[in-house]
Amino acid sequence: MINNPKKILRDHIEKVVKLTDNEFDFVIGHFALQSFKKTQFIIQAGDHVKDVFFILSGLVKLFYMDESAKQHIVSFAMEDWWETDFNAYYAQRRAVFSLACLENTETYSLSLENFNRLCNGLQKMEHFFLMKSIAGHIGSQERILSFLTSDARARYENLINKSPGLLQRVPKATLALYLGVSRETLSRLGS
Amino acid sequence: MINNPKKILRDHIEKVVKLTDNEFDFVIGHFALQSFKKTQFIIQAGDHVKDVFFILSGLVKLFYMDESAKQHIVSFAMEDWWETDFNAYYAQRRAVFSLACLENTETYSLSLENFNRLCNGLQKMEHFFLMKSIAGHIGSQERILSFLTSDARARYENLINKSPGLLQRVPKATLALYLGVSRETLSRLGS
DNA sequence: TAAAATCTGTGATGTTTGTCACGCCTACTT
DNA sequence: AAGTAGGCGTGACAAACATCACAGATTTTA
Repeated sequence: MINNPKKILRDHIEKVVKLTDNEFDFVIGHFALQSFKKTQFIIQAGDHVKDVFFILSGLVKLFYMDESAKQHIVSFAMEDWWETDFNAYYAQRRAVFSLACLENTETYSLSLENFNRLCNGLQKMEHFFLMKSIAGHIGSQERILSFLTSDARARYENLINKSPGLLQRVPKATLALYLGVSRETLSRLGS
Repeated sequence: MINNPKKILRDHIEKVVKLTDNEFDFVIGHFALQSFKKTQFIIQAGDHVKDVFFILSGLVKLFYMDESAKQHIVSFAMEDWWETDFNAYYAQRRAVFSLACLENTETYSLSLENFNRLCNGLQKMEHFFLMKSIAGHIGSQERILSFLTSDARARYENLINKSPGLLQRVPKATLALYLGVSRETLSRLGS
């Protein structure tokens, strides 16, 4: 159990925008603590998506399950990341992706109503979310580029360089679902 | 030459946030018209990136050139799209990507200084850019998903379904650079 | 602690895709 | 009108990768 979740969130936000104590009190009122166990689903495809989740601790996968029940991992999210099915969340549609825990996970959840109240009530927070969204967009472009420029081995090395911890926290077969290669090919890369 | 660029930009913004005449006058003062010819570079890798570009007419490619001089197209942008090397723009770094015209192209450019003035002066515009950034992020995730779930043929069919016009406006060899397949493989897909 | 499930590696084989090479056609240029 | 460059298709071959099958090791569960 995280000892001081409020401090974690505040530090995270203040890397982008400074807040007074009063402002942070206003902010924190919009969030709700939740915790999930390993293998548990936070969002199931088809669900109505109420919340975006700030990960306080743990590790989750955002994935799409195709017609033949194969999982395709769009992204991992761990400490200090925001995750949800963003399309479903902002457009108020049913989830196409699922979000499931690879470890026990604690989150702050933020409903869309509270998201809007927060942005309207405190312009700094709209700016904060804009910066986060831009960072997410840039990260996705890097991932696209790795598919265009790199083969399986280079994508794998790229991943463990950027997130060395993942290798310890996630089975290789799961990494394969993120890299877009079969687990056998990934295994044969050696090293 | 576009007859009424101001109206195009205003209509585009008002799909997200409504503006008074006074507000739009304030907004438009931050933009500068520019035009480029087919094959011309708007941004070259290594440049200092001053502007983000709103495409009024025409078609551009955002691409990365690797060590062996191969181009990898991260995205196409056409009418009503915003494009730049976002990482270089927001972080004030040198461009890693290049931006070049596939057709004669007219743009409104917005410098980072003006972007910040605009967001600070009119909260609605910060909201507008947040919505645009979210849409960009979601679009990138769809593209990632197509690499994970689809082979060359399915990615190609997916692309022409989503943007039928591209097939008429762009040579197939260029589409191949976007799809991440060789032009020979794309040619052999037939149909 | 025994049983079941998960994780990983590896061989054999087939499919997909990349690379190199060539030729045809069209459009633009001088 | 001749020359040049770009766009497109295609054959031959090699490389990368997927799939199926099996086995040993580790972890989880009952």
